[in-house]
Amino acid sequence: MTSRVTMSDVGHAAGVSHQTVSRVLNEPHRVNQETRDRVNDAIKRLKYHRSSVARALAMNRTKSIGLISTGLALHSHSKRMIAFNEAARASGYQVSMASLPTAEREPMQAALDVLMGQAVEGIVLIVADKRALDILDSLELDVPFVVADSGGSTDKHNVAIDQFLGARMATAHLADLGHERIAHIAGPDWSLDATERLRGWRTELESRGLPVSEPLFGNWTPESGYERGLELAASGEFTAVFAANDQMTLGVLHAFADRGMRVPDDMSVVGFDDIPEAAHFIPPLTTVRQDFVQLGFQIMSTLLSLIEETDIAEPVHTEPELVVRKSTAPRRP
Amino acid sequence: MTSRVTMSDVGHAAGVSHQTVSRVLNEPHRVNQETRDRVNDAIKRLKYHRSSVARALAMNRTKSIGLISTGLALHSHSKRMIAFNEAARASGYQVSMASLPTAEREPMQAALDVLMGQAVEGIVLIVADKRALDILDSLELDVPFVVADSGGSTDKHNVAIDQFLGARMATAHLADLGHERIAHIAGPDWSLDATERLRGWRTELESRGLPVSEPLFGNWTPESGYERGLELAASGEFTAVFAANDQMTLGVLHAFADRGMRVPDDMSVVGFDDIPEAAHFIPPLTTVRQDFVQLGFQIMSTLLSLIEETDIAEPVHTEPELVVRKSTAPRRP
DNA sequence: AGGATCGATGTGAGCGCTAACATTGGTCAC
DNA sequence: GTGACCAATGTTAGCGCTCACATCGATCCT
Repeated sequence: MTSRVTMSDVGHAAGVSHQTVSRVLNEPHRVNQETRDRVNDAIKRLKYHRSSVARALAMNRTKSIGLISTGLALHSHSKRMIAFNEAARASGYQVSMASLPTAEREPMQAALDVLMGQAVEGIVLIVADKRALDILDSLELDVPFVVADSGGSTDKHNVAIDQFLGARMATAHLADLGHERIAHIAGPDWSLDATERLRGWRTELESRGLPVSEPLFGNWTPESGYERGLELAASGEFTAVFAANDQMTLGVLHAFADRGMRVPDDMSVVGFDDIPEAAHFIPPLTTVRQDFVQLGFQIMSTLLSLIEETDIAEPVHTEPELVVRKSTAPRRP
Repeated sequence: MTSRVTMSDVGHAAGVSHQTVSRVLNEPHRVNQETRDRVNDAIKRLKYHRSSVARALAMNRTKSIGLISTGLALHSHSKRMIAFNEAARASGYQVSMASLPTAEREPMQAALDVLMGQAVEGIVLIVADKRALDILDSLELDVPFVVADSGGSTDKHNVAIDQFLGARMATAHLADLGHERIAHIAGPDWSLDATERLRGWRTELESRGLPVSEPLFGNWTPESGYERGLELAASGEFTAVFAANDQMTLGVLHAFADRGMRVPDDMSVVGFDDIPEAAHFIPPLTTVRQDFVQLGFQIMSTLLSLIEETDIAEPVHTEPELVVRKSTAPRRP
């Protein structure tokens, strides 16, 4: 390990003081052009990298934010994470990440402690788990945090794509095609997203006076979708189904294929997420697309306004988009 | 923001020096039981949190490692990332992450600069792009780094699941079923993983004296798989196909379905990755599974041995596993 | 008894940076 | 010409911690 090149070293090499080097880095306009060039040259020559650790200590600012997430296997989670990460980088923030297997209290607590020790300036939670919010509540952290989830709770800052609306759009699409018995395969009940999607489905049906059946619950996995799909096929009660994510929908499609049901002829199917695979399901899936890139930037800007106390950010909800493919068709008479 | 509670504050409250507080935290056994209790009490009372920033500056150790990745949309990449993240956390390391859209020089350079400034103790690259390695080479970073990729280059530390072997297994499976004309849909040519898988397919065919056709190239997406699938269906030359990842394979399946080809009756298909969806493709996909969790730990332990210079770590290759489902069948006479 | 040893604690310096103030030399106005 | 001013740079003091060393009794050995 070569010992670190410091500002003084650079200053020495350029024949100036360390403070001038600091100025070149922080407020270049306050330094003479010629000096600046000399310093920049020395920086390059010595391969100087400013220590952001020392900087953080001196300024009491780390320009880093903590990210806690669970269930990254979920397409929507990993998308959110990636999008946020890029947004943060674009804003000059560094993200320190903790991916946990589950939203248990202990690991969350521990992760948060580490992050706080790192003096992150904000925390983003990509954890679609109601429990996580309770834990967060009880922790009284004193940095701003944003929950990247469709929220029920209004006392927190959350940024999300409007899951409720998306679910209504999906359900409306089926209803518009003439379907009246529309089943729903929901996500796990601890998931906020799942709750919102369920609510959207129910609300849309009610607003049209269509019968609301008991929803079936899955756990986001294709397996659970397959099982619920078999049940659905057996019941024979429905002509359409809206499943709360594309992975479960794949399982549903599989189950229907196994039972000899044709989609969309015998049954219309809508998913949620528009994962890259969805366009190539058999048949290609009608689903609800979310713009995660935009979401990432919104999370970041909300967090920024919180950190800089410019403004109390309002909950932001962007609109999802229905992508119609081949898994839905008008109800046969 | 309340001003920070420091070690001296705690020391003062407990009637000892700041150094004793430090000792209580770092080497408790060297402090008198009674004093220790008093200090711990004060810590609790004042809600003291040690500043890991100051600590890092004093010790010149951050216990953090940088992660650079691109193409996180790819299942295998995001899996590697998650697995590594959890492994790092288990080893008491914090991971600072930079997810880039592409492996261009500029952004890579920038990300690396930031990471180096953060004084990370190591770098992990989850970038399956040959170009990335060249860039890395030209950068001469002076912290250890590990490339989480099947490597060609022996001068770098890389940890990977043996893609070559996996591809051979997939191909051998098809050959064992009696197939002789076995096509390959490869990943993009800049991808190391793709190159290894292609090599595995070719090697296996050659070792059995089977004809090696010109491989088709996709870009990992279902769309590209669909297109190559249509070409394959049109050619009518093959009875089996091995595609370099499951997403492309889904497209292939879709194309075959569109052309009225039945899998596995008319054509056997094998994928690679075993994404969660694979078990519910229609038909359920025979594919090659990789144990990413183990991989994550291996990356971490390789990195650790590099950081601590305990040992020059050998390239590690773990074995993948063939998962036989319903997309492959014996060749019909 | 005198020094060697040891456990328990304190002291001071320094990690690499920034912030605040000090210094220098030139320009301008009267 | 003298003071006021300003732009460009230097000097000094921390930020909160750890490390190396100093101190100080008490214990032990010969």
